[in-house]
Amino acid sequence: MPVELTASQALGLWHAVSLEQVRHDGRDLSLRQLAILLEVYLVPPPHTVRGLAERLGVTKPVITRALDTMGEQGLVDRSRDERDRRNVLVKRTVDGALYLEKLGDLIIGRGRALTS
Amino acid sequence: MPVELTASQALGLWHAVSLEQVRHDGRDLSLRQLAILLEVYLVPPPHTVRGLAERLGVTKPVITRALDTMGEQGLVDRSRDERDRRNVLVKRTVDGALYLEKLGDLIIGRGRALTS
DNA sequence: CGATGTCGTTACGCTAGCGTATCGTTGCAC
DNA sequence: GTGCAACGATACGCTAGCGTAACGACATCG
Repeated sequence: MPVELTASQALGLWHAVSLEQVRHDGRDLSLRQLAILLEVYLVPPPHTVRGLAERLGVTKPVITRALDTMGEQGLVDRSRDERDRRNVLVKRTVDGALYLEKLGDLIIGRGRALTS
Repeated sequence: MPVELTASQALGLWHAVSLEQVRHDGRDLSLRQLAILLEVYLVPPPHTVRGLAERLGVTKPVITRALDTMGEQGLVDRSRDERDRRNVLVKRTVDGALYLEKLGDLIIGRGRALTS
């Protein structure tokens, strides 16, 4: 089942998902935060602050701040790398996995609704 | 060509697009701002502050502030409704259309790349 | 050892955005 | 006209996030 989108369908999908997310997500994650979250959960570990900063093309304090916020919300976890104690490893959480699972369901649902 | 996504593909698409957007968009629109922009461009006019607020489930000052910012960036325009001068009509701009066109292309491109 | 470099974090001043409450303007019904 | 409702914008105090520059902790290499 190929992912073939017209320009109109692509924007329509983004529209529907964004709208639903704004309406029903109290968290209101920024695009940067969401990108970090997806990176951590979809790309094999390890994930470091430095690595994430390079990947997103932002500075390190941006990552630290985002991890502060998302850590308080239980979406990610941080722990020292015992092999090199300068590093901090960003780890997944149950709540984070649940959050992205719901987002995935939302995208699929809205994508299906586009063709009906 | 149906829009059929697996859960993994859906999140992968969101991941790729978010990443690209964070890396190459100096604007860094919030999810709310993007939702407003898509609403204005994909739903037939007229668009009022009140209407957008109800549609997104947020308060009116949220919309006013978002329109301030996006107005400065040339993504949307505001003008008084001459038929009922209490209303403000949110209008599209060339720059805004261009911005969403590029976003659409990005989504399509990343969607296609998912299946290759 | 000490010197140097690399981590992630923090400090600083600043801007943007938030919610609540209120404001001035405009429409409308009486 | 006068009262009242609806519209969008503004004021207020506050939080979150920003970029730049520094910091302490740790590793590495001579």
